Amino acid sequence: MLQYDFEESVGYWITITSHFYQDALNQELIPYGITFRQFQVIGWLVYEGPLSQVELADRMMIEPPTLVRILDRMERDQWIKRENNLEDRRRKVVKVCPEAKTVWSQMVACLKQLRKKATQGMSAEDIDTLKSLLMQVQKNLGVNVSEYETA
Amino acid sequence: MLQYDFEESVGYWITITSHFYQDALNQELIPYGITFRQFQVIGWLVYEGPLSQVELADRMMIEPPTLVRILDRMERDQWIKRENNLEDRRRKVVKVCPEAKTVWSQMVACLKQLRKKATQGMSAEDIDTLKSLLMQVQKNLGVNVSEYETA
DNA sequence: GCTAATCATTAGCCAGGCTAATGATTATGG
DNA sequence: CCATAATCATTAGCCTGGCTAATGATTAGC
Repeated sequence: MLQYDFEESVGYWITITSHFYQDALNQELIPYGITFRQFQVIGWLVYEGPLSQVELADRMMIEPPTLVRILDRMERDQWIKRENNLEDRRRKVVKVCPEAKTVWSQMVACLKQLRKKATQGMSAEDIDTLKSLLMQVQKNLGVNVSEYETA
Repeated sequence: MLQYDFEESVGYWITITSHFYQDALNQELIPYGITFRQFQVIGWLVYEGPLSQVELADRMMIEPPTLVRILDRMERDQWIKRENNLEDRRRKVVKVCPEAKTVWSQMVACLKQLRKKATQGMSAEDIDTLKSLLMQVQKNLGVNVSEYETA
């Protein structure tokens, strides 16, 4: 009764696999002296261009006060800078420092290498299948189970 | 050159999905006033029986000093107790408190519910496929890519 | 029996997560 | 047009969890 069959749980597989992936990614990031969250900040800014802090916090799915200190550390280490927005003086716009962009492209190369490693021996169909199954799980978790049960 | 196609990366899908799963699980755990790590401790102890701290740290893939404080908090909250091992007086054996077991079985029920929710609309084959693909990724990440490339 | 390894712990550091409250600014409704 | 409400970044204050290095007690092994 007490026992829970972890090894038969999707959650368990996903969690463990993600853990492995995180560890591998962190290993790649260590040489750059950057954390996963900092990496994410740069990624979003490169991807979407300069953003305000609320916008960035929203995309990272964290609270603004949490972001503040992440950005403090990144500003200290010259990865990003905060600029006052002239139209709306409450806002600050976060931008990636030019030097960070060079490092970013190196990190992208590492990422692609890691992705290649992770999907070794898998066909394009396998990868597609994996993606769609994970998407399904994500979608399932986003909705309320009761809505499904009554349907 | 700078852009990285996140939306085409296995790592991204796995990370995000795991994040959703973690959030959902944490929501379930909040009513019990328990964190994910604490949940894991109880899980391992229920699963394997009493363990020493090195053994437990090993299974949780964290360093012993990290575990010490997790256990401190759990002992404070009456989830576990540490008992001296008479055969080897350096060791302490970690045991789940009897009252925690009741709560554990409730949490197991929540977990199963969550699993059901996560796999809504998926066939047994789908789930099997997902498992084996994730296992493949795990295996790939555990080995060195160069070993594969030369093969 | 002495040295080396092992176990739990402490000290001291850091990242990252939250809520509540604050000050500055902008939006809005009357 | 002005007062009130909302918004944005920040601070304060708290917590969990991660690490390494060092310590003290004990056991293992030569």
